[in-house]
Amino acid sequence: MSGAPAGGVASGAHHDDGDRDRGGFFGRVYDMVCQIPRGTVATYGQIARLVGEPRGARLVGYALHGNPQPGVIPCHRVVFADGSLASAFAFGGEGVQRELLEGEGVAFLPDGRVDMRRCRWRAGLDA
DNA sequence: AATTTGACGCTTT
DNA sequence: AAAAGCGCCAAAT
Repeated sequence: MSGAPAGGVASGAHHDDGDRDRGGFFGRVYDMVCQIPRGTVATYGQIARLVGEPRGARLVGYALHGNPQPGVIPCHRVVFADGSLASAFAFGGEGVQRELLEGEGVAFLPDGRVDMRRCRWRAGLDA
């Protein structure tokens, strides 16, 4: 493969501006969150585990906060381990997340928490 | 290269 | 039962 490697644009290590950090930890999280089926929710710790970081629950939240593609990543389907929702949802309000989930068919408990017993996404068991 | 920052999670008070 | 503190790990500055 010596087909004009020198001066090739492909190897250009100049300011790559096209792709974002895909292959990093965050990119994996975004992709995983996109796999959450509608009407189901996952916890930050669960996503962290799925991406290979059982202790990185915080990182997941951090990554979602930096949600690079609002509207594309269903971050509203990610909730706390106990089923409660994040305190500051970045899409307009706190109650918004709950309405979004309810609109998808997610069951809520009288305590205001998501019924994890029924709505917790089971990776691999779905489909 | 070091420091700071967080949509968390779990144990303890 | 509810509240507070500590731990954790990667990315941005």
